[in-house]
Amino acid sequence: MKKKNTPTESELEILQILWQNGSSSVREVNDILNTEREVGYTTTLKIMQIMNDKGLVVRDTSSRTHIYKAAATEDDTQIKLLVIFIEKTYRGSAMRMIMHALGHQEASGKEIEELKKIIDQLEKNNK
Amino acid sequence: MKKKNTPTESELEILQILWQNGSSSVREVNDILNTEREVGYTTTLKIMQIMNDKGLVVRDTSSRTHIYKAAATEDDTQIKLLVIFIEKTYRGSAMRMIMHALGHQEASGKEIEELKKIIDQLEKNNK
DNA sequence: CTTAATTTACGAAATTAATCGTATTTAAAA
DNA sequence: TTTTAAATACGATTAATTTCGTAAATTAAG
Repeated sequence: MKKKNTPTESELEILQILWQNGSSSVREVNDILNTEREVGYTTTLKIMQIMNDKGLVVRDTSSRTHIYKAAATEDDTQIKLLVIFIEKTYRGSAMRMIMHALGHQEASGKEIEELKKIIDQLEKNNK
Repeated sequence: MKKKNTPTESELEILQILWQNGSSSVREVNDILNTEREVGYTTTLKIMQIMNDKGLVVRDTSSRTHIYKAAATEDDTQIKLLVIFIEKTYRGSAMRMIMHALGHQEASGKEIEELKKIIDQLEKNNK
């Protein structure tokens, strides 16, 4: 049986807070959310409980204030969502998506170096 | 006043059929959808009517069978969705997303040449 | 002209996500 | 110990999307 571990939009927002802040209570997450927009405490609580049911977060319930942390890394989650996005929006063509992204992108010298390195690597795999 | 012309998932699926098949009737779109999965005719009709209301498609109603076509190009739509995706999933960091995509990608010699060309261009803009 | 087939229009049910109110529990403070 | 404050649990509401049933309109066939 497979679980469809993909976060919804507000779940992703909460995951990002957990990745940036480390393990946090509902109160802490809700406070950070409220620096951007108004969200009720119980709304945040409810979403985090659902995320726990889905396995998107794990929580420590040993003390009264439960502490939540993201179950997967940001990288892994981003890659999972990226694959889905490419499938749906680019009909599976990652290269086409990459071209679009590069075409609309400024890049620093350092970033360009890194890109060149990755492309060299691709070239080697291709030969 | 700006309209938030971003297609939902099933709307995008229909747009892709219109981009690939050119202007089509509801019947034609529904037949193609049904090669993949079962969808009722009125379901497809309803979504296409909503798409018309949103301005995602334009239609010719001069004959009994209305003919629909996509209002925007596939490229423009993909780029619009890509920008939103990068913002939400990569907190605005397109480069990070590109690195992920390249890292999980095979590329043909031709594609690699194209990538190099784009990167040379980026380098020039950067100097 | 009448019937049958196909299409559009309309509205409502079903689903999923997001929101929050209220009740209950827990632990610290008085 | 009693009260108060803060947290969790639970259920209900709202909103957006997807789904489809039924009715009305249009065209083609008999």
